[in-house]
Amino acid sequence: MPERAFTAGLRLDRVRLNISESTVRRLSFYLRILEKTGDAGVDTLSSEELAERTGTTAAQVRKDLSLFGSFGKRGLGYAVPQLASELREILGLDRTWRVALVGGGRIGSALFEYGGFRHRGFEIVAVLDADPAKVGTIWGDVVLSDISNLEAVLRAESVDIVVLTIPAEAVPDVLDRVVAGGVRGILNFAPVQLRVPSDVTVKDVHMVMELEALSFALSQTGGE
Amino acid sequence: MPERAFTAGLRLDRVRLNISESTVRRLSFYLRILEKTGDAGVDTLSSEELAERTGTTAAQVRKDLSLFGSFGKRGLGYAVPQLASELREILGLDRTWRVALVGGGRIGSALFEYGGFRHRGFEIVAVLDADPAKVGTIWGDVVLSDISNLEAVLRAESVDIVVLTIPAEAVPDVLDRVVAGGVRGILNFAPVQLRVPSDVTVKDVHMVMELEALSFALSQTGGE
DNA sequence: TCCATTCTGTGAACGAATTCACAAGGGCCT
DNA sequence: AGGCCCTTGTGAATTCGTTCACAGAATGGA
Ligand SMILES: NC(=O)c1ccc[n+]([C@@H]2O[C@H](COP(=O)([O-])OP(=O)(O)OC[C@H]3O[C@@H](n4cnc5c(N)ncnc54)[C@H](O)[C@@H]3O)[C@@H](O)[C@H]2O)c1
Ligand SMILES: NC(=O)c1ccc[n+]([C@@H]2O[C@H](COP(=O)([O-])OP(=O)(O)OC[C@H]3O[C@@H](n4cnc5c(N)ncnc54)[C@H](O)[C@@H]3O)[C@@H](O)[C@H]2O)c1
Repeated sequence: MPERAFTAGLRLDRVRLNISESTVRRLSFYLRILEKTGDAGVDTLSSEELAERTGTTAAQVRKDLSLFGSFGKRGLGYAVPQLASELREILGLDRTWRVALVGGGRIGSALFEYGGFRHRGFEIVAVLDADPAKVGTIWGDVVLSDISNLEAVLRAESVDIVVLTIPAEAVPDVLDRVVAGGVRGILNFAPVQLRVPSDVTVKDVHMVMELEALSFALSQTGGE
Repeated sequence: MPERAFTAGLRLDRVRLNISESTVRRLSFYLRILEKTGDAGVDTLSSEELAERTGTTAAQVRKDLSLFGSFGKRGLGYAVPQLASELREILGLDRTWRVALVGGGRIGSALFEYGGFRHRGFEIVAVLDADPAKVGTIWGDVVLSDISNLEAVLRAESVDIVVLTIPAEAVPDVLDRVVAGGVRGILNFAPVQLRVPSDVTVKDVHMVMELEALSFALSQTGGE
């Protein structure tokens, strides 16, 4: 058995361990369940219970967590608040992320008004749009900026993450400027493939493609 | 080499071939690119070109397509309009899907006003909500119904797909009724794990989890 | 007609992710 | 203290998805 070094319960050797996207998605889910059951007063959960509530298997839960350390007690399970706190640290949610919303249209404003982001530490510190009728309007406690000021705003507000909710045609231009502005995390809602340097991370929300996947699934099973 | 039977270019033996989710997602992407380049007058694309535009590899493109048939010409590539039409058939987009929107809040109304769904054959034929102030209001050419009429509306409108944009707490109840109403495709925006019978397909749009995945990625690379 | 060129379609090799299975740790009861 | 039961942590086996590599179909030019 190889010896291991721990820091606050986190493996040091995770530095270059490759964590898969599916593992990360599940970690988010575990955290959500832990917070919910913690609020309900439960203080211990087994991998089996966590798996059942998140729609996976007990072995998967244990494997996912073991990539980062040993957080459970054999014979007992996982201490809910402790594990939640470990997961927050692992996911980088033990800090505030400064987010700029680029595109103040239908999706953009729905996101802006949604409380679920701030609650998780994602603070919208700027909103930008190209529409002169929108520039200067007050959004909560920020003033909507003109897209021409993009670079200045990104710098002035130390933006970590940009949420792109602009039409597909407008993406390439704006994307280049966002990347040039030093932003290394992008959440994209436009139905296009984003081309970015390898040190920039993009996550896509492709609702139409999800619907198309539903269409495929329904066509398959319905046709027999 | 096993002999094969073809019907309109589609393999009959796909009936029980297991198509992965990633393949389906990529098929959607191929279709989008084909339509875009087709509109631009291009009439042939190689797997290499298709791969480059969708962010995958040529081998992957060919493998994905070969799961359903032989659509290309060796030495030449794929005929754009033909392949687009094949993909539409494969994905079940050669028909109209009748969609009910359950939850006429921020996300629900953004989706409703978005043209990209109808354009792809997803027609919103009903909107439902629990808020008395919203019931009876006119949404395009439908009248918003009270959620208490859910079953009746699903039946009357022959709804194929339900889009769930209601708060997480309201989901379990409504979900049961949707499933009981015979709907077999659900697009879910609430941050909960949906528990459905195996003949019902669920796709999730979990924006907060995508942001958390960004947070994880930025924490990893930023910390070294 | 024949050859050179190009790009598909697909088995085979590879690699990644999931599941299995069990040794060992920990708590609790007698 | 000892024994029993429960549940973790993790190598090994398996399954699943991607990449490789090449034989062979189509085209165009000589
Ligand atoms: N609304 C939906 O339900 C939905 C669903 C799926 C995908 N999307 C995608 O999300 C994106 C936004 O959709 P939407 O419905 O909110 O669109 P929208 O038209 O309501 O909003 C787009 C906003 O972007 C602004 N804009 C345009 N060009 C700009 C530029 N160069 N710089 C800055 N701002 C610019 C516009 O002024 C507008 O305010 C689109 O790419 C769309 O395809 C939307
Ligand atoms: N808005 C966002 O940006 C965003 C982002 C991520 C996830 N979500 C999720 O999407 C869902 C909807 O979010 P939203 O921002 O549109 O919320 P919202 O509060 O704006 O809208 C929810 C709507 O559902 C209705 N409703 C409540 N209970 C109902 C019931 N039992 N039956 C029918 N309708 C009912 C409400 O009347 C309201 O109109 C939530 O689960 C939310 O967590 C939203």
